[in-house]
Amino acid sequence: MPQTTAYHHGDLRAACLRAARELLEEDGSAALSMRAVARRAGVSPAAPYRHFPEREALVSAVAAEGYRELTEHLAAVHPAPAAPDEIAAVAVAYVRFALDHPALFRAMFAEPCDPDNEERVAATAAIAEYVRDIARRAFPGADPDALWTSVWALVHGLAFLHLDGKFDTSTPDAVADQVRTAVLALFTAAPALSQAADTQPR
Amino acid sequence: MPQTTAYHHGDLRAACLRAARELLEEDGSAALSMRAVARRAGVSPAAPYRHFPEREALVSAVAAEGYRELTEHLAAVHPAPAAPDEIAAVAVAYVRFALDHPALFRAMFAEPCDPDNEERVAATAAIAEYVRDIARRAFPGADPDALWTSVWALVHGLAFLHLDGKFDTSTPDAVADQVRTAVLALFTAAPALSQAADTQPR
DNA sequence: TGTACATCAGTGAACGCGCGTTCACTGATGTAC
DNA sequence: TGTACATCAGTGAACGCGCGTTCACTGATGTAC
Repeated sequence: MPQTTAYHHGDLRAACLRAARELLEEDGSAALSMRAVARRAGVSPAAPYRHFPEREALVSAVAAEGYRELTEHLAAVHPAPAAPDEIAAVAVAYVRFALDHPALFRAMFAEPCDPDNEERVAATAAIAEYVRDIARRAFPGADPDALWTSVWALVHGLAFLHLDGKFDTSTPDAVADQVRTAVLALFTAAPALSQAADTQPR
Repeated sequence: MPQTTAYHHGDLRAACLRAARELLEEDGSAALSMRAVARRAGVSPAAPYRHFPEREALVSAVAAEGYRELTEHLAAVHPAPAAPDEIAAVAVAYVRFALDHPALFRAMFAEPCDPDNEERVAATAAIAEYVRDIARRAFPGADPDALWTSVWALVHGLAFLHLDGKFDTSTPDAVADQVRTAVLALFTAAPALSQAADTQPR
């Protein structure tokens, strides 16, 4: 869009989100201010307020975008994983996403998500649904809630602990092996898991 | 220490840490500023600089304290857990700690930990050692690294997802059941896990 | 097709604020003699 | 035991800064006639 005039930006909302993402990647969440976003978008400090009524709205929008991208990223690896190997591959992609976009990933999970932000709620619901679907296919007939949460928690924990430097992240293969091993292990436990869920006192 | 004089505080370092913890619990990490800590400790803005050369040092000290408390909290449940039930109980305590001290827990894992801070490094090493010990006892003869990481990741992920409101946290029992079920499942998979670790390409 | 005007997306100056940190200082403490 | 003095832990004023947000405004856009 080179014919964009000087005055009307054309797509400032998208430009703000892009700027916010860059700031996040470059300097972490502390750098994500309305003014910095405006500066980077080449616009006056007040301009972003046309598109985001307050700072939190910007942050929520960034987080929602992150959730959508994560969902796409996982679905690109396999749209409907069912076999253990397929699910392990998706798990690896989840951790990979966290390591490739550390500040974004942290921002997504940093604060209790604002339940008033529809966009954000929708984006998190979408990824939860994708994960739940995996569990339904992987453990048919079992109580899905007891299972998908374990799988997600394991993967999410692996992502965070890698991010926090607790595990070896020197090579992609080291990360992938670690994640695959852990996830496959949980899978061999599936029968016991559903049994445990059944016998769990309600 | 009621005879503390007005001028010399007596134990300002501890008072700062206490104030920081309170601010964290009350208003989250954004509220944790040097000035706010000084105010709450009833002291001039510059006083805390006697004990913490910069803000990050305070934050690191708080995080280190959090790690130590978490370690104590787990050890109090069971100093040397080995049986699956015992380990599950420790896992429940881990998640409980996160839910009882949400802002502290987040602060502990929010930033890549400053490797220059000896106190913090020591505190994280201590908890890692405790977790690794559990794995050694629980899976004797297996490659401990492949196993303890899975257990820790699962528990850590459960903690974070509960904290982020992804799971039901309405009653302590709901949380405990969820955690116990997931952890016990991973345990029934232990033989497969060590097998996977053995056959993993080096 | 051309003009009037409402609407929209920006500008830029300004507000008040709390922050991290420094500085010269002062009051309390404890040690040497 | 009493005094001199070095050291330590505070004070309080000040610095410069970047922030979120508001406001009256202006330039561009697009629609009605």
